Parts: sequence; structure tokens; C-alpha cells
Amino acid sequence: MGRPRDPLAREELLAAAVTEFVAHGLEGARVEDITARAGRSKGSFYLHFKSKEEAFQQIVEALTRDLDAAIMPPPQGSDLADAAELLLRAAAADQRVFEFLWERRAVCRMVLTGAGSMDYRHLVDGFAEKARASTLQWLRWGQAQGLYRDDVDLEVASMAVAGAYDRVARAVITAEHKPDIAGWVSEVSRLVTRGLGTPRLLALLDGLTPAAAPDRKAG
Amino acid sequence: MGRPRDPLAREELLAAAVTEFVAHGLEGARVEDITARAGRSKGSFYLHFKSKEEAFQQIVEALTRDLDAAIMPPPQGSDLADAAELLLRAAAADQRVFEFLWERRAVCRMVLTGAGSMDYRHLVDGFAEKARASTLQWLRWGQAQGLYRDDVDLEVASMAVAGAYDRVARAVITAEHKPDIAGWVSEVSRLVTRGLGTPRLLALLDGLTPAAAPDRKAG
DNA sequence: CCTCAGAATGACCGGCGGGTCATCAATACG
DNA sequence: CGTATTGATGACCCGCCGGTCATTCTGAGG
Repeated sequence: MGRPRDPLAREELLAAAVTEFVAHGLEGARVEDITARAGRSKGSFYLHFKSKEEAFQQIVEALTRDLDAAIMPPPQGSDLADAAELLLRAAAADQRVFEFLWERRAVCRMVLTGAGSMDYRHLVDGFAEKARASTLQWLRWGQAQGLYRDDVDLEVASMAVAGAYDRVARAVITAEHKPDIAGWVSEVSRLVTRGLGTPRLLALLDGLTPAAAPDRKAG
Repeated sequence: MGRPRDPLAREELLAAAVTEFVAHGLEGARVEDITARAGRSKGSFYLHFKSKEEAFQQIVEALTRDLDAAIMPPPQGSDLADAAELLLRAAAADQRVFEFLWERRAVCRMVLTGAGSMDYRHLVDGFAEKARASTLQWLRWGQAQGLYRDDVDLEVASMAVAGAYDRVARAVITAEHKPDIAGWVSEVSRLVTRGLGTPRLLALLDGLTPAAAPDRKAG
């Protein structure tokens, strides 16, 4: 029976790796700096990870898993009044995703810049495409429910909508102080519903949220 | 009087550098590959550029200059009818920018991914922020002209709008075949004007473009 | 206490690639 | 032709850093 492993080593090395990857990117981060930050020897890194890239992968996979768990899938069907309310619920879910992004903003920044590495730029593309695909599903569902106009090209609109949310998300994760997430999400949501919605949806939403609109300009 | 310089050397080296930077990013591209691609010796690279980074800078500066020239600044003032027509002209200018992006798509891809380098990720941020600032100016002008609703938070809306255009731009520069740029730009423009516009603007635009709307769904 | 086995260590190895520079090559001029 | 000057060349230099491994250290068990 040999010496037992230090139970904290792996997690401390991973935490140090996050810090270094965030600051310098995958390629700029040095194993020597990571291990020094964790107060360990350079060689001990390789007792836990096969390579620098493997540590990075594990960090990204954990983030991806948690982010997927935070994203709300589109519903399967409803009538118009229920559907409008589901849209409001989707906006609340969007807000929770943005809260998540704020809490994990450093790692998200790292991932959303492809870690400063050509080998991982597919991360950016992957996240963007996943968001657009989800948006497209929502838009298809909304159009089928009569929420969104029939003349909207959903392929293009899904790109634009996903891009709008993406840009605001980037502003959230790069802000120095926590922004007004609820207000921001609400503003984007309004742009989308007004930009794509049928007159009936707009009337419905105006009925559901009457007092909110006049106060906005003061904020 | 010594040996004259090869008049083609610098441009050929720059063209080769573009190809290598696009494929491998700034850090992944090797001077040896660049010079081999240009059919020259490795050392001759340094007769023209102080370093690999300097060659990259020159490529980016040329692109930035050309892109700035392609972007239309916001107008200074107008009445409502003129303003609505100016909006249509802005949409045409947007289309020209997207045409430019398509023509220079390889270099644009390179720049918009920060060249796979942490040192140049500010390129992405810089372009995004410039686009948002320009959008904000347009939105301010539009709101002052009564085109956009008073209850719109322009700081957030400018992010969302810029993000929508940015995302579609990314789709253009990564497409394998030239997309329907006019149709895409028109769709985003409609999302924005409907999402932000006053009822009077919407009525005006419907008057200016009556036949376009019903044909859209077929395309 | 001693022995054993596995963890931890950090000097070292070696591949990579940006940049250098002694040498060769190519013009112009007398 | 020879000479002088400048451009072009590619073998070499050397710093960087991921990963290795012989050595030392440290718990557990007897």
C-alpha cells in the first residue's frame, strides 16, 4: 500500500488551469504556470491529465454540460393563449441562462473566443450553431402556432435572433459589474416579438404586460 | 548601384501570408511555409517585414481601411418622410457592405476569429464595438426623427441589432456558395424596423414597399 | 522501527519555429 | 571584363515549453 493521492490535487490543478486558460488562452497558458499557481510540481500535472489539451477539454465539457442543462427546449404544441404564455416563460428561462452566463463568465469568455486557438475555434461555431438551431425550433413552433408572421424567412430570422441574444450575452460576460439582466433580456425579447409577431400576438402580449411598457424609458 | 529589388516580392509574400494566416491563424502559420508558398527564401521575408506579426498587422490594416470606406455613416437630420427613405438607402448600403464581406470572406473570417490568437482577440471586440457604436448612432438619429419608439432602450437595442447583423455576416463569410445577400439583409432590416419602429414608420414603409412583402415566403 | 509502493518532484530532453547572418547571386557602372 | 553594392539565401542559433523520468518523498502496514 503506497502513498495515497492528494484528494485536492486534481480539483486545484483544474481551478488553476481555468485561471491560466482564461488569461492566456489554451496555447498561451503554460503548464509550469498552472502547477505553480496550484502550488505543485510541474510533473504532477501529468499524474492527472494526459496533456494540457486534455485538461482544457474537461473544463469545456463541464461547462457545456451545465449550459445544456440550463437551456429550455421548445414545447411541442399549444393553442394561442397558452402559447403566448409559454413565450413569457421562455423569456424567464432566457434570463436564467443569462444569470448562468454571468456566474460563469470567465470560463464562458474563454470558450467564446475559441480559447485563442485555431484548434478550438469550432467551440465558438458549435455554440453559435446550437443556439441558432434552438432558436429555429422556437420560431418554427411559434409560426405553427400563429405567433409569428408567415412571411418571415425562418432560416435568416433564426440567425438574426440568435445573433442578437449572442451579442447581449457577450456584453454580459464581459461586463465589469453585473448588468440589468432582466431588463436586457426583456428588451431583446421585445425586439423579437415585435419584429416577427403577428398582430394578434402583439395584442395578446400587450394585454399580458400592460404596466411594464410606460416605465421603460425612465430606466 | 547594387542589385534592384524584385518588384513582386512584397506583394507575393503578403498574398502567401494571407493564405497561411487564414488556414492556420497567426500563431499556427509558419514563416517557412509563407515563404515557400511565395517561392522565396525564408530570410527574404525579413527584408520586407520586421516580423511575422508586422505582416499580419499590415493585412489587417488594409482590410480595416477598406471596410471603413464601405460603411455608411448616419445622417445628420431630416423630416419623417425623408428619413424613412434614408432608412431604405441605409439598407442598400448594408447590402454593399455584405457584398464586400463576401468578396473578402477569407480574410474576414481570419479577423473575426481573432486570428486564433489571444493577442489579437481585440480585433473581434473592436469590430463588434465599432458596429454597435454605428448602430447606436443610427438608432439615436432614428428615435430623434420619430422613427423608433421612445420606450426602446437604445443601449441594449444597439447591441441586439448589431448582433443580428453580425451573425448574418458570419454566415455570409462562412458560406460555401454565395447566399442571397439581398434577401438576408432585407429580412434582418425588417426584424429591426418592425421590432423598433413607430406605427407611423411601419405604415410609411408598407407604403414604400408594397409588392415586396407577399413574394417573400416563396423565396 | 523498517519496508514497500505509489505520489511528487524538478532537472533535463528534444522538437519547434522565429529570427540571424555569413555567403552567394545579380545588377549597374567604368 | 572586373569591381562595388545591394538583394537573396538557407544553415544555423537559441529561446521556449510540453512532456519525461530518475530520484526523492511520504503514507500505510507489519
